Amino acid sequence: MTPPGTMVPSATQPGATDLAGLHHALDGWFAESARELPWRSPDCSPWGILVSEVMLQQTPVVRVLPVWEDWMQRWPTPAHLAKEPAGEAVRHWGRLGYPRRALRLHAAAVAIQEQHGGAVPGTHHELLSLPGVGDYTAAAVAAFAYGQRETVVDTNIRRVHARLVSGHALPAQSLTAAEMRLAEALLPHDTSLSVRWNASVMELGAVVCTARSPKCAECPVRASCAWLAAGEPPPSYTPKGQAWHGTDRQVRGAVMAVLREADAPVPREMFEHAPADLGFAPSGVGVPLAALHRLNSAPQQLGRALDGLLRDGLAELHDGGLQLPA
DNA sequence: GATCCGTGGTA
DNA sequence: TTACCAAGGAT
Repeated sequence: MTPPGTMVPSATQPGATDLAGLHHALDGWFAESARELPWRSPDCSPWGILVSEVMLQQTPVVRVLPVWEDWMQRWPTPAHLAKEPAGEAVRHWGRLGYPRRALRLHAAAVAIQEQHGGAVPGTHHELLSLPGVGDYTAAAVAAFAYGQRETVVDTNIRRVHARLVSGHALPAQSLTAAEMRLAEALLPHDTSLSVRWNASVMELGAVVCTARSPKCAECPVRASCAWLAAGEPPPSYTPKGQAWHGTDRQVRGAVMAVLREADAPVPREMFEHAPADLGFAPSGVGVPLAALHRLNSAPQQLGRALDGLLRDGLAELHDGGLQLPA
């Protein structure tokens, strides 16, 4: 067994891996072929970077781009968003998914305004205290917005480390202490290089070292890859899928689609029974309401979904109807 | 630590 | 078509 705290690439692959060489190779690759994303622009504000990181949680870049652009134009600073009702953040979250993120981003904007003088805080500790900001997002914002040396560990970085260094097809099913130690051991000591290293490993995982059918022929560090050297062994477990059809989540999503389109409280009966004349419904909700009814979910399930949304603060009762939070 | 939380593209 | 998967966080 490798003693804790001493796990370095050279201990795993004696003589096979030159850490500085890896740093240089990925740094060059990133400079040459990284995607140009607006939140990577030198003029992107810390607020823009924070918004992008939250939107990118479990959500692909291509779907984040248009919503991020809309948000930045609409709310260029935390103060702009903090002045709005929380429901506006949810409404303009659109179909990004996990709408609680919009709620928390709004709460984060309020906290930034009230507790940080309107400026996104720059330390990992302060960032971590913001709603919706966990260890990954705090590290990412500290690194990418404030240039700090942070151990950034996301799903892409975990997968690259698993393959490149550990020789596994996939990382462990949950983030382990050993993975954090490895990430720390791999992080360049130079602060500026460490920021680019975090970004480049993440980019490699997103574009080349993908979960399914990785493009190893295009990989700038394939010669050092422990997984390739081992003959691409298969994963030691089969990932369990995320159920969707027939779940409460599906019903919640359909209800949220109705609320986003509504310009007035939607009577609760409208969620349970298709009104003979949708003219009685708030304008615009006809299509999402029909989609909800098409699910034909049991009254008990619909009840659970509505209660859950109220409990989570994604919906509120007004005049006997549901609407986005004020 | 396991579970819950949206949505849509892709193999 | 079904199932996997995507820059996680909160409980």
